[in-house]
Amino acid sequence: MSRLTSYRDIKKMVLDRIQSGAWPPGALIPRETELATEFGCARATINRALRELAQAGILERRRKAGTRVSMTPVRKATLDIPLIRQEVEESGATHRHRLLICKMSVPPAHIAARMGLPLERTALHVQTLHMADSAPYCLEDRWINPRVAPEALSADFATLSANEWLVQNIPISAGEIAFLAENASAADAEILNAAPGAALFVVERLTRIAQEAVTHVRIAYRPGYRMTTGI
Amino acid sequence: MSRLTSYRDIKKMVLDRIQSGAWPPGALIPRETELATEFGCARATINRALRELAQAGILERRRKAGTRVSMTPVRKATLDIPLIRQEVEESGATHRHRLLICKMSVPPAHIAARMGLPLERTALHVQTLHMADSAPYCLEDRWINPRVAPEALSADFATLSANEWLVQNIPISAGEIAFLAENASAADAEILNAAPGAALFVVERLTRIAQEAVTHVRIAYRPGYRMTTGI
DNA sequence: CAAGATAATATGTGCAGACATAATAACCAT
DNA sequence: ATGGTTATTATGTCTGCACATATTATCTTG
Repeated sequence: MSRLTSYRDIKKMVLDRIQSGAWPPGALIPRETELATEFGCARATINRALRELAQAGILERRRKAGTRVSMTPVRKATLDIPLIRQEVEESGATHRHRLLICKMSVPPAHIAARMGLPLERTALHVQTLHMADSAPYCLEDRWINPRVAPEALSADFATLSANEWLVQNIPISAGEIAFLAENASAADAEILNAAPGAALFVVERLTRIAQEAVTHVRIAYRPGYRMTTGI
Repeated sequence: MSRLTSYRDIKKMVLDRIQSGAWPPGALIPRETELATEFGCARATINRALRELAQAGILERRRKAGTRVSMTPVRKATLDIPLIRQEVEESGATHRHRLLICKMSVPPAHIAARMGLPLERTALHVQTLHMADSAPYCLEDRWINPRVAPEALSADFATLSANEWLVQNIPISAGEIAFLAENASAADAEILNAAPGAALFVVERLTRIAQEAVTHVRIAYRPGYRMTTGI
């Protein structure tokens, strides 16, 4: 007989009470010690279950005030940002990429500003077209701060994609990510084999290491792309 | 003197070793018992720290095999899906909404299919324009399964938005969410005061309660909208 | 009655120990 | 060598306990 009261079971049972309406949004639920008695387990087990539900945005907890069901339950979605290679290969297609640009040049002002680079300062510009089988999949347009990643200048992005190279050569860091929609420019359209003006799903990512921008990347997906996740 | 070895401190120190390059991507890190000895704390504390880092996608753990630094570190982004009212008000603007449509009708085939409704079966159609101050902010197009939420038929969506009503009246549930880009249709453009064909950022959400679809909502944001988060 | 001090309390976190489980490594028989 | 069995081991999780911390509730005092 397996253990009856894992924290997973507690999570399920609590979720069930919420979904059944027994504990409606806003309701205060019993305290940890009471639940521990009721379910016949340690308080630590209850704590872990409730903590994870709180992390998921389903519960809200405050010391002394207790735990209540969130009024705005569907609040957090966790997106996986896969390597493009993986994403393509998981769809069953073959991933290839073509290096379109790889040279030092002066980034557009808005990108320089976002990266905190002085105007007119050159950076490494790498543009890569990713393909699923023989169809364009997405266009990766990347600027790399040469001060932070000087080794990148001599890397061979034709064999290993810039993204994969960075992941393997630059330590983990913080940053911001944005999702937006843009009309395809003439150049985008040509490269992605799309109609000019087509709505493209765009992901922009700025990566920093200790305050300093390492790389700014804009990935524009082919028309029709959907980024999905469960909630 | 405060406690020196909280699980937060462990997380920081581990992260630091990763970011400093001491533990590069792919590296196997010491086992929990060793780290516990080194940091002078209980294994449970190490476990919690490493577990949370693994949840964040920074570490990968497998029984017996040990813990290693992820090869693909920036993998998960947690998006907050705020209530539109909150989102607008946090930007400093005043939120208003206008009920454009609220009646039973037959949903388009692709939506009926996604909701698992029989063809030609009517559902409650609610279309709401959300505004920040006096500018259009986003267009919410929602279909509600009357079998699951019959009370919705008599709700007054003019005062409380459909989203807020549902959150407060339907128990928490599972579902899927998708992010995509679409060219504005003539109708979209007119309502959102955008150019026809403008690229719109669209969020589609399907909410289920025990397998059965409750509601399908498509939210099309005004041109220029960016959904952002840290990573 | 109001403002500030004090007590009460629910969650937050740490520890030591135990057993469970998955996956590798070692071993053995063929 | 090879395939299957067994031992080993790192993480996964639970328990029971203790103390920390943030709030709320209460009590005191002017």
